[in-house]
Amino acid sequence: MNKPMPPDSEQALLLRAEAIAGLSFKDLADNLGVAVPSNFKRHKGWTGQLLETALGATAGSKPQQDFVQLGIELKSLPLNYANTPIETTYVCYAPLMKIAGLTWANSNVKNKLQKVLWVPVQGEPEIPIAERIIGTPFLWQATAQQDALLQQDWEELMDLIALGKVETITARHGQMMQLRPKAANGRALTQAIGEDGNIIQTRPRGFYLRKEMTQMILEQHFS
DNA sequence: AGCTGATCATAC
DNA sequence: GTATGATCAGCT
Repeated sequence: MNKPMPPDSEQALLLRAEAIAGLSFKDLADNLGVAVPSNFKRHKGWTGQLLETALGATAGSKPQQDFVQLGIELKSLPLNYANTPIETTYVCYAPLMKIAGLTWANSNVKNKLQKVLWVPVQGEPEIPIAERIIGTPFLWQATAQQDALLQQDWEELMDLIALGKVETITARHGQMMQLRPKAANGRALTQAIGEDGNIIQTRPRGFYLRKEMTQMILEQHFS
């Protein structure tokens, strides 16, 4: 087994990520002493956990970056045969209460996305999980245009939440980033602002990057 | 076929 | 419940 300590620099992290590029999930899982599931039905976060372990991210459920001291967030990005994202990318929980004073600049979304180490992986369902290959990693920071697009979406969604209209928000809102349920199941409830400014119970929500967003990020680095 | 809404595992 | 890691699966 070889479970590394956290990298002490951005370069060390990138080198480590580059070192596992080209390995299959089975190769890496074997090195780490981890079992490979035959499907993701009950192991949805498996790939992300595998990469976290391999790169020395601190496991935990803290609302911050994977590598806090480096200001870097780690994200796996499953691609199909066309090298296009297969799924949206979860960013973070959405605040539904006590949102006075929140701005794009001090938002959790902006903080999380300050700098991201994207690790493309094969996600084509046809490829057995054990055989899927880890791709070439790259560091990304939003361009001014991308930041503006994300800010637009964040402000639109947060405005609706602040106005007590969270229940009217669907995944169709937002050009590059959307709001969707984020919970263990449909019975999970949390507090939110209601239409009359009162407190209501609603399903917890999370921010997700649309595939169009991650596709744009990919094209920016591989074209 | 693709998307939206729902769901699964785990830590605390 | 909150928050991390995401993918599943029913519906349009």
